[in-house]
Amino acid sequence: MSVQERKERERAGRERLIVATARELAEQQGWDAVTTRRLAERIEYSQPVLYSHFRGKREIIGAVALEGATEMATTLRAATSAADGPRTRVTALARAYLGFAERNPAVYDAMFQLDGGLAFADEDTPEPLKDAFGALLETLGEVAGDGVHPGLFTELFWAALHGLATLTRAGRLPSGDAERRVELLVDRLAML
Amino acid sequence: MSVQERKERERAGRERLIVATARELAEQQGWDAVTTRRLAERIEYSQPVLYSHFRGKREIIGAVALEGATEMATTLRAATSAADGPRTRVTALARAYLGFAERNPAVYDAMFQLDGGLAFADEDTPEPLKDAFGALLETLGEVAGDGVHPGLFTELFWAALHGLATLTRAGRLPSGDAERRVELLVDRLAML
DNA sequence: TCGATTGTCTAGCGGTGCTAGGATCGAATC
DNA sequence: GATTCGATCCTAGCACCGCTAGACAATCGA
Repeated sequence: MSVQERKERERAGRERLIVATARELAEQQGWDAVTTRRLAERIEYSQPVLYSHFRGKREIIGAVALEGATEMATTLRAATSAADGPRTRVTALARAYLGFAERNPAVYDAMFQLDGGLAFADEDTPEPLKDAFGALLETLGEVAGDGVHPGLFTELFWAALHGLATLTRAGRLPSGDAERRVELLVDRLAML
Repeated sequence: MSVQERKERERAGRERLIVATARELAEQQGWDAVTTRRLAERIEYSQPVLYSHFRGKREIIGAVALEGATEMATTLRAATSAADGPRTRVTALARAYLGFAERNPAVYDAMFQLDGGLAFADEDTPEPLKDAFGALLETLGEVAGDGVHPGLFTELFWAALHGLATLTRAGRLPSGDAERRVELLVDRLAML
């Protein structure tokens, strides 16, 4: 029995290696460079091994996305818990969100830009994604304002953050004014 | 001389055909289905002909994006000019923007999600893109509020719209509440 | 020790974007 | 009108992609 357990441990370890390597490669050279051949070479196995862990490249992207969602939730909660007062908290949340997207562009892409085969806004949405949204909701729900549904408000605020993150990174928005846009966003959207 | 002119006309016509066909194919089956082979087959020429008009697939996407930007600018101006009063105008603008993105998902992707090799937020940004932003600025500039730079405000509002458009279409936001999110966005961001 | 099972690899399929080089066609010249 | 010659277009092929069938070796249970 212990032999089987060891094998399962090794297998799980290799799966983590695949996901970590895919993420690393994507952050270094972009997702276009993450081909099954290169990925296989980096983990020092042949290509078909990848398919014994994942159905295909899409699922690998999905795995990176889930890992990213867990990290993002942690990052957001850490940022908000260190702030007191609604306004400071919301600003810290927004900065943390945009900072995460900027520091982990490939992970952010896996979560929101690429097709990782994940369900969203659905009952069978994976837990890490629901939790990341939950982290937003915890802080934003209390500044939604009277008569405004907290979930709806969070969705809008999130969309604004997402727009800022993607447009800034794609070079569509000048990056110098990022901080001023955040302040304006918090000032206007949040009811303080 | 007239022979040469005829040839140039034919050449220009074929170039328009390529762009229109690429757009059509992308709207019908998604950008993944727009391969150089399929595109060549549809226009009834061989693959290399595409490369005598464009450097590569990226430039074709870019051409669709520019065409889309011109259309979007027209759409936005038409929507706002039919509305009187700042509030009505801003709401009409937001609805028109999201409607355009919903009706032309492939074109919207070409403009903002895919790499069309276009410059942004730059001095050598193509005119149609600057003009589309200008169409936003015309309406949004007058509701930026005192002491807020109109351009900065427009960037923020645009980012929010972009976030709503992309997250909604990717299934990340429930599409039923779209209208309520627009109203909340206008209520909060615009200074009326 | 031997058969069965599991795990991994080599090789290859049909597809991609892109290009070199030859064929063809039409315009200009004699 | 025949002939040259340059522009135009196509066939064929490159290297790479995601993915998989089938051979092979290592390991396990009897």
